[in-house]
Amino acid sequence: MTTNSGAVSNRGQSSDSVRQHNLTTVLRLVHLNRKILRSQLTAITGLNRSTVSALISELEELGLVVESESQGSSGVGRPSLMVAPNENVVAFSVNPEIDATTVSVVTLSGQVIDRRRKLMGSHPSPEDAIRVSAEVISEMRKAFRPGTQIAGVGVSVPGQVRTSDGVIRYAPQLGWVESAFATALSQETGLNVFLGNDASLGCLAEARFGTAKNVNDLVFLFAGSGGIGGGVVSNGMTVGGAAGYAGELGHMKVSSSVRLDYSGLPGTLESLVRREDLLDFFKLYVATDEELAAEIRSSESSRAKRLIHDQLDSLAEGLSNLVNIFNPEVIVLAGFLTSLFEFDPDYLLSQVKKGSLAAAAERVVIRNGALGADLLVLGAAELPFDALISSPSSYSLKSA
Amino acid sequence: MTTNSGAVSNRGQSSDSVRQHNLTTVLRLVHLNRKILRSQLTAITGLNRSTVSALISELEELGLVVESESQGSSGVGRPSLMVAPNENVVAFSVNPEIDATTVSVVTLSGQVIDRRRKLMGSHPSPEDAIRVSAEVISEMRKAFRPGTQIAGVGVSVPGQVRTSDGVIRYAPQLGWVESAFATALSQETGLNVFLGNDASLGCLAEARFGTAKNVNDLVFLFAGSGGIGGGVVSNGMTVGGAAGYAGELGHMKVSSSVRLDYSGLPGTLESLVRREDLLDFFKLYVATDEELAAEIRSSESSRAKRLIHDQLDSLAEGLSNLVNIFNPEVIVLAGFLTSLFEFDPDYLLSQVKKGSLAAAAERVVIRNGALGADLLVLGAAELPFDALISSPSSYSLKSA
DNA sequence: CCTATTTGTTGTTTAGGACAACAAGTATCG
DNA sequence: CGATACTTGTTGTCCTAAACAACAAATAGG
Repeated sequence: MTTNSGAVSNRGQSSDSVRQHNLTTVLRLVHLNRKILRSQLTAITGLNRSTVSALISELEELGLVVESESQGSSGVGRPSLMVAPNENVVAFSVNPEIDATTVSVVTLSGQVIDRRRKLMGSHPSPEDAIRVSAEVISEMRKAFRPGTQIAGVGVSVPGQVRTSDGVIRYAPQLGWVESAFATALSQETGLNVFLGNDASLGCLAEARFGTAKNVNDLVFLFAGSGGIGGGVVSNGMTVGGAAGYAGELGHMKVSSSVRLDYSGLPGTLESLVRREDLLDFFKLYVATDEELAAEIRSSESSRAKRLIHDQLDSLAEGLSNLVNIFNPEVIVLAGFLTSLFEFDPDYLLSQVKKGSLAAAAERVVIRNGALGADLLVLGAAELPFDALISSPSSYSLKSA
Repeated sequence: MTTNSGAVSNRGQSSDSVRQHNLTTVLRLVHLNRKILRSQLTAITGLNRSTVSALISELEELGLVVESESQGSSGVGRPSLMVAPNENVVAFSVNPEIDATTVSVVTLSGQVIDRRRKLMGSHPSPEDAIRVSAEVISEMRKAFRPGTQIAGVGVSVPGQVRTSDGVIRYAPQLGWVESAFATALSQETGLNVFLGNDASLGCLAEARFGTAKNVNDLVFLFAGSGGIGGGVVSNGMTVGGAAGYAGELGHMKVSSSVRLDYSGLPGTLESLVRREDLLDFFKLYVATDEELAAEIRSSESSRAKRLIHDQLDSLAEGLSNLVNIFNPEVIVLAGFLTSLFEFDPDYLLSQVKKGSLAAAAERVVIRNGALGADLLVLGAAELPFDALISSPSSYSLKSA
């Protein structure tokens, strides 16, 4: 008595694709859990002990995972072996910002083992960012210990990205228009390069490693200095849209206000919930999210409270819409939205429920993101890791 | 250089599940195409000729498909056999409305072979609708030819349905609250009963058989006398949400207007794009969609044009939001929205593009639905058919 | 009528997961 | 402390189902 459309692909499955699928499944579980017992793998996958054993052997030969004896007894019976990602498998994460570009090295086990931030003149061109990224990557590769295998490069872009070919269509804050970023950076580095929208990648990261782990239906809202972006996971899958531009939740019109957002659209969530407005009010001209959060937390004046509640009201209107549209299990907030939420969590939730259908809002929970500064770093690295994980035996890793 | 998250399940695949998957794949293709050549099945699935042959034999033994010699030559070589759904496999489709309940019989090949509409006193209770449906179903079963196999009952509900257990949470126009409809109707009929929101089922039908066939990213908007509902297909999968309430696109707030929709929410798409407003203007107090469409089509007065364009503006605001959120390939309109769209298609499209991000709106197309009166009938029947198709060898069909 | 082409059929091969039996290592209890 | 129960890893065998190859059937074209 349950309904569930099963669209999916029209391909049939040969025994070969079964093997690939099972390798992928095991490797994904190892990656998502950072480390996991073999006995858990058999339990979760439903595969036979001997099959799991064979799959892990193959992944070990490919240099993707390592096994070790688990320390600490876990009960009766022979202790199970611990399986973990091979620490030698890494990806680069590139995060271009308005005044700097940060390059990080992330292991398949989710550790950020190196990070370098290069300040750049204001308004760098895509070419500048590509050149600097390639240089930093080249330096970092020299420091790798021998045997290191590189899955590729993931780039988080504060703007609209055509995911099929890694072209940046428009990144308003950076002033970048129509740049074949992935192709160019791939040429410079000789690595596979993948691009994603920053908020979408943040959503991915929170869904896999953060506060929304194991959540199948999730709305993510991320606000930085450049406006509000978002991401959605529905039925366990990222909502990407026809070309990868989906998830522009900040540009949702919720009011008749004529105030424009950073993309020139009036009355949108982004035009009403603004970091700048709060900075202006508190007379903070350059401030980190932490400084702003401290101001908000300690606000006492009724004018401050009114401003914050106004912003919460606008945020609630947007979230109500998203609840009606997606019926999510969890809403995750990141960026300065976290401090708005913390100021009065009950108020935000009650306003969201007031603006949405009772059934859709019934079980929804609002939470702050858990990944902080690593959000985009981990999210971007997932792109090359996804490519690796989806074809473990044929993906070509590059050596340092 | 492409990004695509592959979330999916953690289950491994045994050889048994491969067989099930392949049976499902073939049966789904036969169902979706109504009839299809064996050679096409091998081409689409990528499976070997002999494998497809074996799969079809099994489906034929299960009584789900039939083979016939294809008439009309299709070129050089031995002609391929035509595979079609067995006409003896049917589902019931139940469509409760405010003043009547319609029960239809749909074959696995998508033919509506019987339909009976029972008028009911105004404001029937769920119990009334269940009783009447069960009676009609019982009558219809008597008329079935011997050998008919019933997959189950699909019910389209103009309201919010918890899909996991088929409970109607709230159906505003009908005044139904918290009714265990599926369980009750299942008890009365002895059949498997599945419930879905009407607009979501309409979306499903248009995506499978209508104007959005083979479209992977699709937004559907459906407006009847009871307001505006919607459905979304993303990446080929229906967006259902945590409990099945997703797709309430009509309750999206797009303006600061205080006008309330049928669920009491202000400034929503449903509150601004209203069939009633048009009926009032044209002094049509009871009218079919066709009559209303004729009035709109022949509108000449500037007052009429202004009203229609106002509605188009509001509709465009909602669609712009949906374009930003979903980046769909196609937007499908149904109900009286079709006549609004036809009045000035270019205007609607240009307004939608104006209110959304250029990249996201770039390739979007707006179309009217193609299924007309069969929309909900076909959509509801897909629910039991989906259950059958997803486990062809173990699903228990009921005989007439 | 002959050839090329495509498709259905049948028998064989093969990949890979399940299963069963055994070994290894841990906890519990007397 | 030893016997027992229990869980897990390992190894060899079995079995399912898809691929493959060879052949037959049916068509179009010359």
